[in-house]
Amino acid sequence: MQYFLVKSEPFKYSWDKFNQDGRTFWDGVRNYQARNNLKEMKEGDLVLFYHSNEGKNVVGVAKVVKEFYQDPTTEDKNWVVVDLVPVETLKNPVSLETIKKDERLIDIALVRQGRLSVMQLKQAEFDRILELGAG
DNA sequence: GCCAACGTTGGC
DNA sequence: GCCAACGTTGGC
Repeated sequence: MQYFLVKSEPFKYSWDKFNQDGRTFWDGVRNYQARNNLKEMKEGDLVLFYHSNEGKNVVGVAKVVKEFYQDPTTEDKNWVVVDLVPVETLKNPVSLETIKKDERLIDIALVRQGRLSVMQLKQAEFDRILELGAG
Protein backbone atom coordinates (compact mmCIF):
# COMPACT_ATOMS: atom_id res chain seq x y z
CA MET A 1 0.00 0.00 0.00
CA GLN A 2 1.28 3.39 -1.01
CA TYR A 3 0.17 6.89 -0.15
CA PHE A 4 0.06 9.99 -2.31
CA LEU A 5 -1.04 13.59 -2.36
CA VAL A 6 -2.51 15.37 -5.38
CA LYS A 7 -3.17 19.05 -5.84
CA SER A 8 -6.06 20.69 -7.55
CA GLU A 9 -7.11 24.27 -7.82
CA PRO A 10 -10.67 24.41 -6.49
CA PHE A 11 -11.63 26.62 -9.44
CA LYS A 12 -10.57 23.90 -11.81
CA TYR A 13 -11.71 20.83 -9.94
CA SER A 14 -12.83 21.03 -6.33
CA TRP A 15 -13.33 18.38 -3.71
CA ASP A 16 -17.06 19.16 -3.80
CA LYS A 17 -17.21 18.62 -7.53
CA PHE A 18 -15.28 15.38 -7.12
CA ASN A 19 -17.84 14.15 -4.57
CA GLN A 20 -20.70 15.11 -6.86
CA ASP A 21 -19.09 13.20 -9.70
CA GLY A 22 -18.37 10.19 -7.50
CA ARG A 23 -15.46 9.21 -9.72
CA THR A 24 -12.97 11.00 -11.93
CA PHE A 25 -9.88 10.47 -14.03
CA TRP A 26 -7.01 12.58 -12.85
CA ASP A 27 -5.98 14.48 -15.96
CA GLY A 28 -3.96 17.55 -16.69
CA VAL A 29 -0.63 16.33 -15.34
CA ARG A 30 2.03 17.73 -17.65
CA ASN A 31 5.12 17.29 -15.60
CA TYR A 32 7.34 14.24 -15.83
CA GLN A 33 7.99 13.88 -12.14
CA ALA A 34 4.30 14.11 -11.34
CA ARG A 35 3.56 11.73 -14.20
CA ASN A 36 6.01 9.20 -12.81
CA ASN A 37 4.26 9.38 -9.47
CA LEU A 38 0.92 8.77 -11.18
CA LYS A 39 2.41 5.64 -12.72
CA GLU A 40 3.41 4.41 -9.30
CA MET A 41 -0.20 4.38 -8.13
CA LYS A 42 -1.79 0.99 -7.69
CA GLU A 43 -5.43 0.09 -7.26
CA GLY A 44 -6.39 0.59 -3.61
CA ASP A 45 -3.69 3.17 -2.82
CA LEU A 46 -4.89 6.18 -0.86
CA VAL A 47 -4.51 9.75 -2.06
CA LEU A 48 -4.86 12.98 -0.14
CA PHE A 49 -6.68 15.74 -2.00
CA TYR A 50 -5.14 19.19 -1.60
CA HIS A 51 -6.65 22.50 -2.66
CA SER A 52 -3.95 24.82 -3.97
CA ASN A 53 -4.20 28.60 -4.31
CA GLU A 54 -7.65 28.83 -2.81
CA GLY A 55 -7.89 27.29 0.65
CA LYS A 56 -4.44 25.75 0.62
CA ASN A 57 -5.49 22.77 2.64
CA VAL A 58 -5.88 19.04 2.53
CA VAL A 59 -9.62 18.47 2.31
CA GLY A 60 -10.17 14.76 1.87
CA VAL A 61 -9.02 11.27 1.03
CA ALA A 62 -9.46 9.52 -2.30
CA LYS A 63 -8.69 6.02 -3.49
CA VAL A 64 -7.13 4.73 -6.68
CA VAL A 65 -9.63 2.49 -8.49
CA LYS A 66 -7.80 2.16 -11.80
CA GLU A 67 -4.11 2.26 -12.53
CA PHE A 68 -2.59 4.59 -15.08
CA TYR A 69 -3.64 4.62 -18.72
CA GLN A 70 -3.32 6.99 -21.66
CA ASP A 71 -4.67 10.46 -20.90
CA PRO A 72 -7.92 10.60 -22.91
CA THR A 73 -7.66 14.39 -23.25
CA THR A 74 -4.50 14.23 -25.39
CA GLU A 75 -2.93 12.16 -28.17
CA ASP A 76 0.46 12.64 -26.60
CA LYS A 77 1.68 9.25 -25.37
CA ASN A 78 3.73 10.91 -22.64
CA TRP A 79 0.75 11.61 -20.43
CA VAL A 80 -1.39 9.32 -18.35
CA VAL A 81 -4.29 9.47 -15.90
CA VAL A 82 -5.58 7.31 -13.05
CA ASP A 83 -9.15 6.87 -11.84
CA LEU A 84 -10.00 8.07 -8.35
CA VAL A 85 -13.06 7.88 -6.11
CA PRO A 86 -13.68 9.95 -2.95
CA VAL A 87 -13.35 8.05 0.33
CA GLU A 88 -13.85 10.54 3.12
CA THR A 89 -13.96 14.26 3.83
CA LEU A 90 -11.70 15.52 6.60
CA LYS A 91 -13.59 17.01 9.51
CA ASN A 92 -10.95 19.67 9.85
CA PRO A 93 -9.18 20.53 6.60
CA VAL A 94 -5.44 20.56 7.27
CA SER A 95 -3.92 23.84 6.13
CA LEU A 96 -0.51 24.27 4.58
CA GLU A 97 0.34 26.45 7.55
CA THR A 98 -0.41 23.63 9.95
CA ILE A 99 1.63 21.21 7.88
CA LYS A 100 4.59 23.58 7.81
CA LYS A 101 4.48 23.93 11.55
CA ASP A 102 4.35 20.20 12.23
CA GLU A 103 7.83 18.83 12.77
CA ARG A 104 6.79 15.41 11.50
CA LEU A 105 5.62 16.87 8.20
CA ILE A 106 8.43 19.32 7.61
CA ASP A 107 10.03 17.04 5.05
CA ILE A 108 7.12 16.27 2.75
CA ALA A 109 7.29 17.23 -0.90
CA LEU A 110 4.33 19.57 -0.51
CA VAL A 111 6.61 21.86 1.49
CA ARG A 112 9.99 20.98 -0.03
CA GLN A 113 8.93 21.11 -3.65
CA GLY A 114 6.02 23.49 -3.86
CA ARG A 115 5.29 23.14 -7.53
CA LEU A 116 4.98 19.38 -7.75
CA SER A 117 1.34 18.41 -8.26
CA VAL A 118 1.47 14.67 -7.61
CA MET A 119 3.70 13.34 -4.87
CA GLN A 120 4.26 10.27 -2.79
CA LEU A 121 3.91 10.35 1.00
CA LYS A 122 5.34 8.10 3.66
CA GLN A 123 2.74 6.22 5.62
CA ALA A 124 3.70 8.13 8.76
CA GLU A 125 3.13 11.43 6.97
CA PHE A 126 -0.19 10.29 5.56
CA ASP A 127 -1.33 9.08 8.99
CA ARG A 128 -0.21 12.30 10.63
CA ILE A 129 -2.25 14.44 8.25
CA LEU A 130 -5.31 12.27 8.83
CA GLU A 131 -4.76 12.63 12.55
CA LEU A 132 -4.63 16.41 12.23
CA GLY A 133 -7.70 16.33 9.99
CA ALA A 134 -9.77 14.27 12.40
CA GLY A 135 -9.90 17.28 14.71
C1' DG B 1 -0.38 41.18 -8.53
C1' DC B 2 4.26 39.98 -7.45
C1' DC B 3 7.91 36.99 -7.36
C1' DA B 4 10.61 32.72 -6.19
C1' DA B 5 11.29 28.17 -7.63
C1' DC B 6 11.92 25.27 -11.05
C1' DG B 7 10.92 22.76 -15.37
C1' DT B 8 11.35 23.14 -20.40
C1' DT B 9 13.03 24.87 -24.71
C1' DG B 10 16.22 26.14 -28.04
C1' DG B 11 20.58 28.28 -29.66
C1' DC B 12 25.20 27.44 -29.76
C1' DG C 1 25.60 18.95 -23.57
C1' DC C 2 25.51 23.53 -21.53
C1' DC C 3 23.04 27.37 -20.22
C1' DA C 4 20.20 31.51 -20.93
C1' DA C 5 15.58 32.67 -21.75
C1' DC C 6 11.14 31.78 -21.00
C1' DG C 7 6.78 29.88 -19.07
C1' DT C 8 4.14 28.04 -15.27
C1' DT C 9 2.92 27.09 -10.61
C1' DG C 10 1.60 28.49 -6.35
C1' DG C 11 2.48 30.98 -1.89
C1' DC C 12 2.21 35.41 -0.11
